[in-house]
Amino acid sequence: MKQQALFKALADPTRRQILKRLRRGSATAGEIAEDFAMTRPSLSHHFNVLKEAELLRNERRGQHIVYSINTTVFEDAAGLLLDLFGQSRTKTKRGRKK
Amino acid sequence: MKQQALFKALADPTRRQILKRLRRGSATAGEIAEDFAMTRPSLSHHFNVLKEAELLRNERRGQHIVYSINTTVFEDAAGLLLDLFGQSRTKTKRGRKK
DNA sequence: CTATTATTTAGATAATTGCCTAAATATTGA
DNA sequence: TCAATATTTAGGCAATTATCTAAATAATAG
Repeated sequence: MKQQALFKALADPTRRQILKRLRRGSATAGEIAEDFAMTRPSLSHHFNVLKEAELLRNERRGQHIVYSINTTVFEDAAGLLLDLFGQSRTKTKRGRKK
Repeated sequence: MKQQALFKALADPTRRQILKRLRRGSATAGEIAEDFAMTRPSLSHHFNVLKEAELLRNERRGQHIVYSINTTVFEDAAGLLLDLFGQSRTKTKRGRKK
């Protein structure tokens, strides 16, 4: 997990909106673009940033590229928050709270 | 809560370090500065960004200014993550369009 | 009041970011 | 192969950000 990439990806409102859009289900780049008042190249840039943070996956389907959210990173994000605010937590899986 | 300010504040590694430092307890600007290879004005700037996001509070104590972390925002942050990744938890704002 | 210490504010600058247009790449179908 | 469609890559520009030095503000001690 790339901590800095994750935080950075989430720092932009357009990117957060893309994530929310994809919560409703996968979508092609073009379908996503319909919901945004922004050029496709600009959105493509945001897709890249989100992919860098492993928040998205993509898959080519014919002429289209289908994007979907990667919710497993959610756990990483929650862990990072705990790391910033919570009581010291151990690295052991299911580590007991102190 | 200012969502954008919160995400933005967390996006910088120095600021996350400051938060971690303050998890160990409150500290004056000068005490914090001892732990960082950066000028005090630069750190002061980061304090401002964190304060803007309500992640810090400060209080003058004589010549010193004591900073402490505001953990109540932790709940906000967790909520925002859920909002991005989790099942719908929005309050009746479901089909709202921009 | 003056000096000292702690911290912030102001101003400058280099790096990064977000957006655009234009061009390039990839796939499909005639 | 050529044209159409979908998407990305390249290049440029303006706005924002992180950092620095120098100056300003605030509190306290003498």
